[in-house]
Amino acid sequence: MIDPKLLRQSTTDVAKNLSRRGFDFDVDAYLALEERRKSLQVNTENLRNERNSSSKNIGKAKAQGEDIAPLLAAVKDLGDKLEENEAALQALLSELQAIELGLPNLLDDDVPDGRDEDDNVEVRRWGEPVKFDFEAKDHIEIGESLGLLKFEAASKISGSRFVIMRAGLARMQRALIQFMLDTHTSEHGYEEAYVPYLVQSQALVGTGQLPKFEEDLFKTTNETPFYLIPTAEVPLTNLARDVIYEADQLPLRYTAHTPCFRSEAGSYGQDTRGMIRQHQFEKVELVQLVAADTSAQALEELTGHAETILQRLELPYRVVSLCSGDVGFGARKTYDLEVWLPGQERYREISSCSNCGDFQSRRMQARRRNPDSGKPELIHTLNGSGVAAGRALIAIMENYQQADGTIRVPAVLRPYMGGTETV
RNA sequence: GGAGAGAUGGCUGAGUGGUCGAAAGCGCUCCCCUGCUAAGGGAGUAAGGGCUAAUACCCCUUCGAGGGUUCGAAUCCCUCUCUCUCCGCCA
Repeated sequence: MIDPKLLRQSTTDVAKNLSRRGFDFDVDAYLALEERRKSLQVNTENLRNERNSSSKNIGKAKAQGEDIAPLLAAVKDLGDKLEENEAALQALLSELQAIELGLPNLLDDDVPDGRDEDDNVEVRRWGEPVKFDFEAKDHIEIGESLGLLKFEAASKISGSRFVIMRAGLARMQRALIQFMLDTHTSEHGYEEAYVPYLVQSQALVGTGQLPKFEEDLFKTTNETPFYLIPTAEVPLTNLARDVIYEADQLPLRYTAHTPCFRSEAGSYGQDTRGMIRQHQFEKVELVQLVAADTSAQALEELTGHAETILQRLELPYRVVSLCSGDVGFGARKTYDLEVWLPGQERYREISSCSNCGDFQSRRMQARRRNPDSGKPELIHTLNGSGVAAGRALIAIMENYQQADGTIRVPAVLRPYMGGTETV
């Protein structure tokens, strides 16, 4: 959520920033509502004040044994009037809040302008795409010919966008997850967490998936429904909900491995074949909770932590800074890590690292106590994939494929696979 | 699933219709005293929101959540959630 005060006082500046995303904010409609809100709220609070002081007087009079009948008569109409005002105010506030919850985050100044992913700006590259002395296959062909990827079997059970992995490949995914968690906890200062995969709506409102992107989520049919997490960012970031941290408790760094569930509504026809885009995939997530003035630096570090994984796996990748039209709803700046896929001969997203500023913490009331003023202030939240295990597995299959159709095991994963060198 | 108890400020814990945003204690901050330490004295110490140039006044809201009764609710009524104890069941 954007600071309501800023929205009120600098509405056109906010609108201008949002327009960089291609987001059209109806300034006039908002200002009209806001004007009504102001007078109605002031009015209502005055009425409440009147009611409160009258009631106190009645109390005093009664205590002194005076006749309170005339006092009661004087406040007779107040109640109805107040009730009417409160109802109108409530309606107006909900309307405003709905608007505010639907506004994306303000962009950082150094986010490049652009419409869509074609305008993203490459920041740096690491590694050289491998040259094979045979025709490179994609992960589907490799996996199916080895009998390690079972798409049809999965679709019999669960439909499209699911996969079953077998034997060495299933084990390699587990090794990959172990390797990533170990690296982040022992070298990058993250604390490992085990978190719920089912969450309630307020957690998703906190991180920004709700109310706007409900159609992207899986939802249970309980009376108070659960949602399957689309990323561990949701439970990890919500650890800070309603917390006021002492200054010396920050920064906090959390990592978790979880499955992620996405309905992929609206992506029909995209990546329908293979394991790129699934309803369920494994990911190791990184989340940081930091003081406001350190988040820009933290984003660079967090991105580096994800990069370390790809470097150790010796997978060529590039880092792109997402352009204004491609930065996600809750982020003010995002770096994507794109890994080289020989089967597609292009770079594909494998990690997305974002600084959300105070956007999420305002929704969650996640704060720290300012050591100088003693006052609570919103913290900044960051998240990034460190990295998506399913896609990392694809990258390994395609980059480590051999002429005979088998896959070499990256050196750093071998200790996690009992020394196995090939699958 | 059955039976019972509970939810109040950073913590402990009073408070069954009015002057209670809330006693007291602890903790914390500042000041005083004491040549260190210990002890003692005094003051302060919730969050959100509105108004505002303001982190100044003033006002509103908040005693697990949501409804209700009332001029007035931490206190009375209803619903829900969570925690604890015992029994059953289970990983």
